[in-house]
Amino acid sequence: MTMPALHEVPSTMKVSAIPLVKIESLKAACSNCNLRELCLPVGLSISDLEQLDKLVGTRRQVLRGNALFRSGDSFHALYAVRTGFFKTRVSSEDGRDQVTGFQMAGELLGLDGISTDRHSCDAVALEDSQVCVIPYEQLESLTREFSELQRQFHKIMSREIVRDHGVMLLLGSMRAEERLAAFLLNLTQRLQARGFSAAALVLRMTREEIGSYLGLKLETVSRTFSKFQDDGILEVKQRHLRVLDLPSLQRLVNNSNC
Amino acid sequence: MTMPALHEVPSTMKVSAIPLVKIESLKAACSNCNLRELCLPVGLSISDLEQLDKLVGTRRQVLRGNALFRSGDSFHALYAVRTGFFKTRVSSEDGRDQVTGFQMAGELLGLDGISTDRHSCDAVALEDSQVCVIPYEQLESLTREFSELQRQFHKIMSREIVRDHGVMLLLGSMRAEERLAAFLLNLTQRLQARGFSAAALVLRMTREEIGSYLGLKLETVSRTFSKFQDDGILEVKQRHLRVLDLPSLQRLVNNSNC
DNA sequence: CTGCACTCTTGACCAAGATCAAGCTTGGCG
DNA sequence: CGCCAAGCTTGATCTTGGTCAAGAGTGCAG
Repeated sequence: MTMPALHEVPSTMKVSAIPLVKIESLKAACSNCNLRELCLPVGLSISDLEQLDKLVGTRRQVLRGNALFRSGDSFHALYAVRTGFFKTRVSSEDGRDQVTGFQMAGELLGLDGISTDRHSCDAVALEDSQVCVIPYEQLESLTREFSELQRQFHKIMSREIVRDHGVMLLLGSMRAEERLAAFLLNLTQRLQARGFSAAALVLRMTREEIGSYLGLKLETVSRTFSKFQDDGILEVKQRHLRVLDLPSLQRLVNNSNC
Repeated sequence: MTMPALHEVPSTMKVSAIPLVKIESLKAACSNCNLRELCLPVGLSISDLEQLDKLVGTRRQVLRGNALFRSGDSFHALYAVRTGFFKTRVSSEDGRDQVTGFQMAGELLGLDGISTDRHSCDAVALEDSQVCVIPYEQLESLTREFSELQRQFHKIMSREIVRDHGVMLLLGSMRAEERLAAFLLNLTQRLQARGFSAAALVLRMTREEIGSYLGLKLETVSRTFSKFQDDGILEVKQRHLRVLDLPSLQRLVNNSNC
């Protein structure tokens, strides 16, 4: 039996095959990209898009387990996920670390580096991935010329701040079941926005990574998945999930004190 | 006995007295402001500063307990705290809320509003405060003209993202004592950057607000303060704190597993 | 000054989730 | 094909911080 992979591309979004060699030399083209409604180009006119094409120079491939950048690396560019899946992670001096987010196609990585010209987190590919490289100096000049691009860029940064506040709410005031439910709802919504089924998904991350993101231990994540399965809310087969009772998940998140 | 208030202005930063009536009509002037090394103007040349003066039009007073803006309000401007102290807070549907930050002089409020043109959190004054109003449309045009201002603005947004990641690390992986120690260290550092003593401070927020920010209940915050006092790390008299053993606080945060 | 509301402290008890431990599943590789 | 490592599940027990409750300190309003 084959379940649909999390990032199997639906037919409406199929991209032409890309030769894996010499990918650095491949020019990206936002104006042709099927992610342009999700990514940096949102709301841009055709002519603005052509300007963006000049900026987004190359693609870069990152194999599963490798880092796109690491905390301390000097900052030169932002990265738009083209295919694949990433996690970002911050670490404290004493070695504990915290997953701060999971990024999928169309999402931007590297905004943390702007503040000090050095990255302050690691971005690690959870599957073989490709990103579009957006040189930051050039993006800054282009946003000075094109106000729509400027507007969109600012919105993306602000959205990241709002997202982070939502995670703080989750970490600061939700119980384990609520956290996992919120996490699953968020994942399915983002997958749906990319044309995937909201009901069947394949997790790209381990229980430990989910736990780190949610401020829980991996055993608690595992137990909570089992409980959701017992309650008929989910079907769980390792990383293959099927959402059987979406309303229950939503109730867990919204109406949690009952 | 009078302890120094948290925001008593040290002599090197003293501002001229401001009439409290008709404050809306008072022109702010970044080029004269004693906060210019902490606020939006960081790194700007004299001529850029004069441009910024034209932008930052008015000040606004917010009395203790009142909101500068609320979640759902339409977004028009950013606000730079000139005097006073704020908290920001997000709420979930079911009424739980989470304090996402405390802002003091020189810090920017309202970045959350850029993403959807509506604010997504409340900003509430914890003491009588004044803010400089920075109309956002005008800021966007000005940053298109002045690359140094643009750079600084982007750094501020990015710094907020990095700060939020730090809070996630705290909420996701630290124990109560570590959280409170990290909170206190952060506060004292920011006060120090503003010319105040790092040793003696007056909290502007309740135990409940600290608890909400740190993902703890107010009783736990209170108990942990008491423990720090018993251990000789702090002197606690209601909201008046004196840090007696800074290295211990730092050890609690960095070397927490021991 | 007095009383009330708000905030803070402290104690006793409880429960959610962490920890420790054992065993199972899956997939890659010799 | 069988082995091993990584990841996952589940059980037993423990700990941290939450909950509930009582009372003390502080400051403002009448």
